[in-house]
Amino acid sequence: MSVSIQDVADRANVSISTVSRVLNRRNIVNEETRKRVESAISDLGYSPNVFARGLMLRKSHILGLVLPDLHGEFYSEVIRGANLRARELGYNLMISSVVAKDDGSELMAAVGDHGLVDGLAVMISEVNARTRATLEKIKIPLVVLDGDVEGVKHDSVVIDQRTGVVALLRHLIEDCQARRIVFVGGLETNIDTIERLEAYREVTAEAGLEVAAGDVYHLDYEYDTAFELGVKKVREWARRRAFVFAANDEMAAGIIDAALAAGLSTPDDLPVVGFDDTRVATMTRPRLTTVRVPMSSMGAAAIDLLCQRVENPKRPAVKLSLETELVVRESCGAAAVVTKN
Amino acid sequence: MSVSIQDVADRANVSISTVSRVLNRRNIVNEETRKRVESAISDLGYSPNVFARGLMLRKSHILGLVLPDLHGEFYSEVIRGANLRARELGYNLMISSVVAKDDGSELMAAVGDHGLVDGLAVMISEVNARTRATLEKIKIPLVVLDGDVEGVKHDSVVIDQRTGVVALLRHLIEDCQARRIVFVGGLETNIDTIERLEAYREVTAEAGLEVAAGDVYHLDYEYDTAFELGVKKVREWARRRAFVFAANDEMAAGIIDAALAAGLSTPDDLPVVGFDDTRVATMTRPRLTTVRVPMSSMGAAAIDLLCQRVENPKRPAVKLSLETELVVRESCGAAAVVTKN
DNA sequence: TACTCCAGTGAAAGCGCTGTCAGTTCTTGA
DNA sequence: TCAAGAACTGACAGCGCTTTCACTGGAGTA
Repeated sequence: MSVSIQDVADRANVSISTVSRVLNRRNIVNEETRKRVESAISDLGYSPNVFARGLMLRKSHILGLVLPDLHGEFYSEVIRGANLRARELGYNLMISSVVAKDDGSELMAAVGDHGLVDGLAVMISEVNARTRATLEKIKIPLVVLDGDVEGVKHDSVVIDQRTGVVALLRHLIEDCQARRIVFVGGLETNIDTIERLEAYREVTAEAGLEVAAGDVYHLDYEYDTAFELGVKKVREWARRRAFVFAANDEMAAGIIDAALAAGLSTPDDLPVVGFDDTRVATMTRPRLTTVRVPMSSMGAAAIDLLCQRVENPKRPAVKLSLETELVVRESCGAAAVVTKN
Repeated sequence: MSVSIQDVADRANVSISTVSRVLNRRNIVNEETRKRVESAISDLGYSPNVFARGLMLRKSHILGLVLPDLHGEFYSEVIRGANLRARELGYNLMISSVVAKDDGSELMAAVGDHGLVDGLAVMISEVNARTRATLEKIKIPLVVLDGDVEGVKHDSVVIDQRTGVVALLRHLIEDCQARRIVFVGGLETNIDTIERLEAYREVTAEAGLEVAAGDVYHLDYEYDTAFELGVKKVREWARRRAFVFAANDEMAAGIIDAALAAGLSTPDDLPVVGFDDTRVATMTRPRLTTVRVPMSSMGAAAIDLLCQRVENPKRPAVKLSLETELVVRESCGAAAVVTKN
């Protein structure tokens, strides 16, 4: 079938041990012998069988990346960053998504189990008992993206959302004279929403802003639902001179459009800001003031940590925090820093 | 270390052969024995070692997907479709991108070589001598996405762009009274651009429309460059009552914005249509009339073909053509079919 | 000269699995 | 009662590789 180490050995008149040695650059092989072997290898176009190698070495050089959903720019950028870095480091990337409403155990197992991958980077949007249980079973190097799972040993890469939210809201309060800020987030169980909401409460409290009972909404990060909510609420919000802080750009876009549909304009009647700085942030008119989240860096960082851990399993657990950046455009009403489209 | 087939055999008081048999559901194993083995398996949490298995079977159950670039919604949707289908079929998906200006040989080899993957789905935006040479070396099942490489045996999944372009342009000509249509495409070597341009020439010729020498532009599929071109050209186009057919939505958006910046409005002064029906198509104002390309279906179809070929290598080569769909919104000036945002 | 040492090499033992082949019972029919 | 299957099961030979261990011959040492 394919050319094996034995074929190379035969052609170079050495034993397979020697071929293996030149392959692994371990013990010193005689200069001359090595050259003979190397030319045999290239003549035959030989490359070692991954399975045989994996069987011996217990290493596949494959890293797994599990995402909650492959939809949207956010995930696609994470994949992109991860893929690039993995390749730089000589690893292959295996990707898997966890279907939204599945608890993910099975799929996680599909990638993480049976020793195929050397390490696993997992992004979980919602930590519940079942996901925790699944993660606990993983015995290979694990990096958790954008979250932290208690009781499970792992490295993690998080986004410093707090700082981003703080910068964003301070900008609204200090530079745009916001006196009331409405929060439109994702599901209450969503990890990002939780963090962003928490920071929102801190900042508003600290600044002495009133947050009425109805000022916090939980949607699903989609344009459509935000638009629908907007249709019902924009007039009221505008009347109360509220600013809208949407927990992602899609929802911010939905609300801007709802305002427009109601004959209101952003930012004059209803300033709106988003989060993530995805493609839509520059597609809305006015363009969104938002917080840039280093999506692809996140993927890359996860792979970095994973490799380090794979190659040095005893390194203590690391938690890497990635900085965000406030991007001021026009939707907040005070364009200070205008970035290029 | 990990639990092996031997451990299961010991615990169930059988030989490893029997365990292997129950695993592979081949020869009939005694009912009672089978149960004993099965409970031993679940007690021990055993799952067969992929490497050992791959070594014997010459099958990894891993499929490779190579894309020209992981950027953008188009690719991310392809990945999504492929991933979902692969999982449904019990395969794992390994992803790799080919860095834009690299010839791709190395990366393609990285995934396709050394027998790691059972099959390879490749999307190449530009077929040149080097990529062809690389593809010729691939001896495993191969599916080419959105293209066809002569002299290489492979299945392929293509998008029926011609029909899409025809429907789109006919709509402009017949329903919107277009008498002049400007074409803004990607690079001249880009495979999609070539096809779309060809169809464009056919339709305009057939309808007796004049295509001036300067009416065909080659950009790079990006918003920015289209915007720049638009800044220079929109007035002239508007004066000549031209319609703009941009070969993707991003460029269409760039041109609409350029028109707006020049004080012109779409569709009144300058109708613009796009292609792909990505997220931006509904973010522009007016929203884009465009052609929906079944991106995730493309990924799924590729995986389908790949599996079929992996499981039945002698099946004759197949070329699957995916239908596109005209989506009429407002940017063309004649909203007939208005789809939901 | 006899000894140790060492660089360089080969033989062979697995890694965990599948698949072939050869038993070993247990039926069954004559 | 016995041959001939049928129904199961186990022993074992690899798959292609790494790695240990043993061996060789020549250099260094006493």
